[in-house]
Amino acid sequence: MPSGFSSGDDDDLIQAERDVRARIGDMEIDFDAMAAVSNVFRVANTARYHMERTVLAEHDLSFRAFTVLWVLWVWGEREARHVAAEAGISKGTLTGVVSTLEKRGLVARRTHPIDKRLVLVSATDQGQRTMEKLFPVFNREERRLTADLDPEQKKLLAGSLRSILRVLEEPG
Amino acid sequence: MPSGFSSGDDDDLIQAERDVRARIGDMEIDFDAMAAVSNVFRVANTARYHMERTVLAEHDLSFRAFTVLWVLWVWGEREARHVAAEAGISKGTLTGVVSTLEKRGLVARRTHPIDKRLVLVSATDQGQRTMEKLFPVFNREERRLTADLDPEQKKLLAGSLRSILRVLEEPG
DNA sequence: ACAGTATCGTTTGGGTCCAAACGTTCGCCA
DNA sequence: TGGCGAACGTTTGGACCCAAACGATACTGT
Repeated sequence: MPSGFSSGDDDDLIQAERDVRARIGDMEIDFDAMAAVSNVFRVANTARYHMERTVLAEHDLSFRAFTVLWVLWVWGEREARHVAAEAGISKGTLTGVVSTLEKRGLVARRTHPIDKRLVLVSATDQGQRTMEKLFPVFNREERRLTADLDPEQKKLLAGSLRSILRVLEEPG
Repeated sequence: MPSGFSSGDDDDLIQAERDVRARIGDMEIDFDAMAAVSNVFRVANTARYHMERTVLAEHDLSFRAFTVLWVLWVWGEREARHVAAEAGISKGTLTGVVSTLEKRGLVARRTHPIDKRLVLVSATDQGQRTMEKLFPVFNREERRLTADLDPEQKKLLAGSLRSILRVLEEPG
């Protein structure tokens, strides 16, 4: 904790949360859920911007392009629809991202030898070399961002987020 | 925990993490940091999409438009640069979002009466009524997404995310 | 006073993102 | 076997997103 304030109950409420309580104190609001979810959005937004401006800028990669290349690096050649699902983007968006990466020689496209509706996407040698250099740097930055959390806290953070993912992935 | 598996050390590793360990096991990687940060991205991405398709679609609002309207609803009339900062977007992006909301009669723009470089943005009565109806529904969905976490876990989640935000907001 | 500098919101150009429409290819079944 | 529905990737249209350039306004120092 950087500041020297006492550690009472509401002390780590950010000002925004106090203002919201003042504005809508009479509504039935789950402030714990609000703080948790809105902080997820805020961290993701800020961290994505940060990564794009630091480690990804050195390789001139957008965050999405990095994500797609990472998927291909870890899992090898895959059908386009699966790449889109694992990267968390629509198939239409994937078309553009793959085209960009293809122009730069980092990924390759080919039609499935049997089912010609399918497209197989893979990382080229150059793409793999890029990730072998880039991913450790990216992870070093992930470690720096979470430096104030001990390993147990990081596991709890990841686990709580997974429990939200489970709800999001429920059918219906 | 929904499944009945034993609770050994690696049990809540998702398959992706196992595959990454297999792929890059020889690198010096902080897997706890990787799981935590990448889950932040994944939850934010999925939850944003979910919110846009459910509670926000009923009011035909994009996630960003909702965020900007929320800021104005909570804090009242504000200078455009502050709205952009609090919504986590650039001032150029804010111009477009405010223009969209203005066309729909949810926010209003006016020049600062003294400093004519500044623009003051505020929620209209209609914008405030919209948020008074929408925000409780939005929060009910936030509560549903975090239903598997008890209040203490939600507080810990929010706190861990705030500690990442502190690092991100460090100068340099 | 007034020229130079700084700051504001807007505009522009290029990239990302989605849903929906489209053409191609496959599988099913009469 | 041949037509029909389903599934695939691509294209299109519109919203979002940023950096950089721009014009208007305010401040500063001489």
